[in-house]
Amino acid sequence: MKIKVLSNKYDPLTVEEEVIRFWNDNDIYRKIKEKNKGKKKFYFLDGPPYVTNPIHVGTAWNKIIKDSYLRFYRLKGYDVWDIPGFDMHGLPIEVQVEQRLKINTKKDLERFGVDKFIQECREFALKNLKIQENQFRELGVMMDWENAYMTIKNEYIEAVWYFIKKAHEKGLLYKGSRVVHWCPRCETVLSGYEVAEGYKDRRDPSIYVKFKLQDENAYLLIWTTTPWTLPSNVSVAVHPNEDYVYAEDTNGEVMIFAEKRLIEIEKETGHKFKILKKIKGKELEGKRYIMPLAAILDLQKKIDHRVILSEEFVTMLEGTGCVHMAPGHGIEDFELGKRYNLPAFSPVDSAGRFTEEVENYKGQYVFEANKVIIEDLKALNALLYAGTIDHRYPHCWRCKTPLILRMSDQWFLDVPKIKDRLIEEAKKINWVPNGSLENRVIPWLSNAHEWALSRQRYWGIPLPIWVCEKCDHLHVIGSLQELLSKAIKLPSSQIDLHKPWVDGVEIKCEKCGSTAKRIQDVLDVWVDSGSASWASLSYPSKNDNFERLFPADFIVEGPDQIRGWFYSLLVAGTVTLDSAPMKNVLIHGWSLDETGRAMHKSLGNVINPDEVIPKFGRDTLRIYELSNTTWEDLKFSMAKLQEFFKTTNIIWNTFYFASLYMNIDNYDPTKFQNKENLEPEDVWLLNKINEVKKKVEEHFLKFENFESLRILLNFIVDDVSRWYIRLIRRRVWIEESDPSKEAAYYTLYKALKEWLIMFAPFAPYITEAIYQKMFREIEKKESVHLLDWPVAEDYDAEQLKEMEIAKEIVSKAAALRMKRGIKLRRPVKRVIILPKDGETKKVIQKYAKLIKDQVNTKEIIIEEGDEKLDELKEQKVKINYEIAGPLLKGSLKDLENYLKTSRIKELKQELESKGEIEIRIKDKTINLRKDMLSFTEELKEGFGGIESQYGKIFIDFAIDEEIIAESLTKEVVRRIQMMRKMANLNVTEKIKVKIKTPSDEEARLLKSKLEYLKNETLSDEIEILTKEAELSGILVRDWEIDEEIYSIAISR
RNA sequence: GGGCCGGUGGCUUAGCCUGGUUAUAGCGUCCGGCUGAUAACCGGAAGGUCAUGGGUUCAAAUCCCAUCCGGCCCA
Repeated sequence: MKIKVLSNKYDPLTVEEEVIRFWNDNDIYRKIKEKNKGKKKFYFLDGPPYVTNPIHVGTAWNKIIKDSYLRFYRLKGYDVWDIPGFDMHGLPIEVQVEQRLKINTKKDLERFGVDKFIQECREFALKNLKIQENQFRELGVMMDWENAYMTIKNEYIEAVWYFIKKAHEKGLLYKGSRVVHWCPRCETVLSGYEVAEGYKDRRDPSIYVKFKLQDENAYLLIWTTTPWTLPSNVSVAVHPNEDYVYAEDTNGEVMIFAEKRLIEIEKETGHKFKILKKIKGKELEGKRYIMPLAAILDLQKKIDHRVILSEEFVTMLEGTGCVHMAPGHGIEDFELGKRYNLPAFSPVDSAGRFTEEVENYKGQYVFEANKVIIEDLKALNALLYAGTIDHRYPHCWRCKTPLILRMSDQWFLDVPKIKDRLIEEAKKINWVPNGSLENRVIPWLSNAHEWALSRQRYWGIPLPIWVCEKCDHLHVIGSLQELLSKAIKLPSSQIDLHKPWVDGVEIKCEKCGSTAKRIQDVLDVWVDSGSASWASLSYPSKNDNFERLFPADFIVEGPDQIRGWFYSLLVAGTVTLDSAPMKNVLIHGWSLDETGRAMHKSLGNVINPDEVIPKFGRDTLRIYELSNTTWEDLKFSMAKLQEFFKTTNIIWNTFYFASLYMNIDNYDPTKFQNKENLEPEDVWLLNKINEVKKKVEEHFLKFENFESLRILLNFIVDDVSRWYIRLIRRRVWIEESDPSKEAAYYTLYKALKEWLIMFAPFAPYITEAIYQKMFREIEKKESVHLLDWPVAEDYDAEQLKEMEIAKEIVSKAAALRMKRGIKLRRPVKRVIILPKDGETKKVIQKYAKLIKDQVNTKEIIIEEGDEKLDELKEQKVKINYEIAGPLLKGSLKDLENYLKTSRIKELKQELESKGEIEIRIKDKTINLRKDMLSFTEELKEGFGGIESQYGKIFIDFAIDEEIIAESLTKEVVRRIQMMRKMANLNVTEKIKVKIKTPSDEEARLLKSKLEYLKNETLSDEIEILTKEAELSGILVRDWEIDEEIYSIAISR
C-alpha cells in the first residue's frame, strides 16, 4: 500500500482527459448512482435550455452550479434524481428551419408540407440537443444524459395535455377576443415576453390629423405614428383634468389640443397658433366629431364618433393630448373601449393586409398603406402635418418583422382568478437569495394577467381541444389513452402527437354524437417547460417516479425565470396538482462580458467554453464561475481565470509536496497510531479542517456553495500551502523514521483527504486525478466521487484563535526584519516579546518553538510587564532652550553638563512629582523647572521594535561569530541545493562537496558548521579548501556571497 | 411613470440581513525574500470621501429618507 507521487507539473488538459477516459472506461457514473439507490431522495429539476444555439459561458455557469449541488448531495448519500431536460418546441426553431428551407410565409410552408416541416424541426432540435449535451458533458456535468427529458416526446406532450385538461375542469380555460401583438410574417400571436425581447429602433410616420367637431367650427387635433389604424378609429380620448386650448392657426382654422403640448406641436409642425380660449378636458366629453375617412370608407360611416375621457391613457408627454382610439388595434384602446362600450374591429388579416371591409386599401400591407392613407387625409383636408419619427418599436424577436396590434381569438388561462392561491403557494417555497420572494416574486404574481396559451403555428404541443362541428361542444383531452378511446378516426397508426397527425384525429362528440375536430392552434412553449415538474417524470402516464419524487427539492435558474419558468412552473403546478411543484429555488445572476454588458450574439461578445478550456482547463473554469456570489452577476474575465488557474496550480503543488514525501518515506496512514506526538501546529490543522467541514456543509445546505468554495480555497492556499507546509518542512526532511514526521504526515493526510472530498463537487477532474494517485490504494473506493462526505467532528475553536496570535507575531517580526534589511536566512540574536496580557503570554509561550523557528532567532524571550521594556530603552532628555535660555543664561552650559552625567529617569520622576527642583552644580544652585526639559525614550542601539495587536516585539540585531557562521553556512547550503537541482539529482541522492573559500577566515567559520552542512545537503563528505585548490566534480561553479567569490564542486 | 438589483483603493471583489477595535482579499504597482513544491512560491509597503446629501444612534460601509449613475423588470 503506497502513496504514489503526482506529476510535478500540473497540466490540466492531460489530467482532465485522463479522468474523462477513466470515468467512461469504468462506468463511474452508474456506480455513483447505484451507491445511493433507495436512500433518501433528492429531486433536482433541470430547467431545460432551449436547443437553438450552442452554449456559452453563461449557460455553462448555470449547468455547473447544478452539477456542484448534485455532486454534493450524492456525497451526502442522497439518491439524487438528475435527469437533464431540453426545451425543443417553438417559434425560434420554426424560424431557423424556415430560413434554411427558404420558406417565407405560411402558404409556402403549407405547400412544402406540414408533416415534412415538423420532421425538419424535430431533426433540427435533436441535432442541437446533441451539440449542447456534448458541451455540458465537457464541463464535467454529470447528469443522466441517456434519460434526458425532451418536450417533444409523446409521453411529455400527454403530460402537458393533462395540465390543459385540469385547467378546463377548473373553469380556468377560455377563449377570448383580444388585441394582441402579432407578427404578420409568422402569422401568430406573440407573448408579452417575446415582445419585450424585440424592441428596436424604427422610423415611422408622425402625423397630425384634424377631426372636425360636428357642432363647432373647430378641429380635434390628434397625433399618430400608425396611420393604418385610422380606418379603425372610433373615438378620441382626452384627459379630464388637463387644460385644453382652442388655438387659431394662421389660416384661421381652430385646433383643440392640450395646452401643455403647444410648444412641441408648434415645433414639430411649424404651425403658429393663437390661443382663443382655454377649457378643462372634461368639458370636451361626449362632443361628436366627423372622422374624415368616413367620407371614403363605408366602415367608418356607421360609427358614432365621440370624445371620451381617460386619466390613465392620455399623457402629456407626447402627441396632442387628444388620443386617437382604435380599440381593435391598441391594448389600451381596447380596454378603454370596453369601459365605454365602443365597437372594436381590426380590418387586417393575419398577414398584416387590409381586408375587404376597407375596400380602398384592400390587400395592402398596413405599413405600405400608411402613405396612401396620408395622401387621402391630405386630399380630404384633414392633415395638419406629416413628418417622421425615430422611436423604439416592437419587432418579432425571431424574424425581425415589425409587429402589429390586432384583434384575434385566442385561448387563455385565467391566471388572475387564482392569483391569491399562487401567492400562497409561492410563500411556501424557499427562495434564495433572501428577499427574492418579497421583492420580485410577489410583485410579479400580484401583477399576473391572463396567459395567452395559443399560437397559430406548427412546431409545438397541439392544444388538446376538439370542437364539435355541429353543437360546438368542447372536448379537452388529457392523455393519449383518452384520445384513442374517443377517436373515431386516426390518420395512421404511427402515433405522433404533433401536427399534422393530431389534426387528423376526429372524435365523437359526447353531447350530440357527431364529429369533433381539433382546433388548429399549438401551445405557447412556456407551457411545455411549465409542466416539467411532473412531465419530466412521465406522470400521469406512469406513477412510480412521481409518487416517490414530487415535488422537486431544488431548481436553479437566472432572474429572467421569475417571470418565465419559475412562474410557469408555479402556475402549472398549482392548476394541475394544487401545489407549488418545487421546494427550493435558487436564482443566479447574469453572465456579462468583462465590461459588464450582457453577452449577446449581436454584440459579438459571447464567449464559449471551448475558448476557455484549452487555455485553463475545465476545473479552473468551474471554480472561477462557482466562486462568484451565485445571485450576483458574473463579469466574465480572462484575467480572473488566470488567477484561478494559479490557485489550481497551488492546489496541485500542495498535493504534489505531500505525495512526494509520503512516497519517499513509504508512509502508510492506516498504520499511524502515535497521536501523542502531534505538535501544536498539527492539532491546529486538525481543528481547522473540522471547522472547514462544518462551515462548508452549512453553506451548501443554505444553497450558498460559493461560500463553501471560498472557505475551501482559503484553507488549502493559506492554511495548508502557505502556513502548515512551511511549519512542517523541517519535520518532513528528517531522513530516518521519526514520530514527529509521522505525526505531520498523519495530519496532512487526513486534512488533505477530507478537503479533497469536499472540493470534488467544484473541481471533479483534478480531485479525481489526485485521488487516484494518492488515496485510492488506501481508501479503496474506485473514485473520489464514490466516497462519503466527511463528517464534521467536534473541534477546539479556541485553539484556532491561538494560532492567529502566533501567525501575527511571526508576521510582525518578519516585517521588523525587513525594515532593517536583515534577510530571514540570517539568524538574529534574540527576539523579545512583551505580550499585552497574561492570556496572550500563555499562548505565545505555547507556540514559542514555532515562533522561534519561523523568525529564525537564537533565543526567544517572552515576558510580561514593563521592566523588560526599561532594559531595552534609553531615556533621553532635551533642554527647551527658548524657555530655559532666558532664565538660566550663563548657567545653561552647566546644565548641559549636568544632564550628561545624571540619571535621567529619576530626574524625570522627581520633576513630574514636584514641578520644580533645586540642583547644585559646582557652586551654583539652579532652579530647574519641569518645562525647561523634554524627556523622550528611545530603543537602545542595535534593537528594533514593532507593535502588534497582541503585544510588543523587539529584536536584538547584535551580531556575533555564531550568527555570522550560521548565516554564511545557510548561504552556502542554498547554493549547493541549487546545484543539486541543476545537476538533476534526486532529492534523496547523496553527494560529495568541495568548497573553496575566499580566505581562511571563512573556511574556519564553515568548518564550525560542518555537520549541519552535511545534513542539509545530504553530503557524505565536505572538504573546505582555501585559495590554491583546484576543484573538480560533476558540477563546479563560482558563487558570490557577500561580495566575495566561493567555488563549489559537487560529485556523486 | 412604478418596482427591483448594484455602486467599497487603478481593476475585480468580501463585509451590509444581525451597526461596534485598524474596512476583506486578489490582480496591478513599488520594495524585498525564498530556492529540497521551483519556468513555481512567499512577505512587506503604498493606495479607500465605502456613489452623493441628509437622518436615526454613544457609534453607520452596515439601518432610514432623498438624489445621482449603471443594469433589469413592469407600465
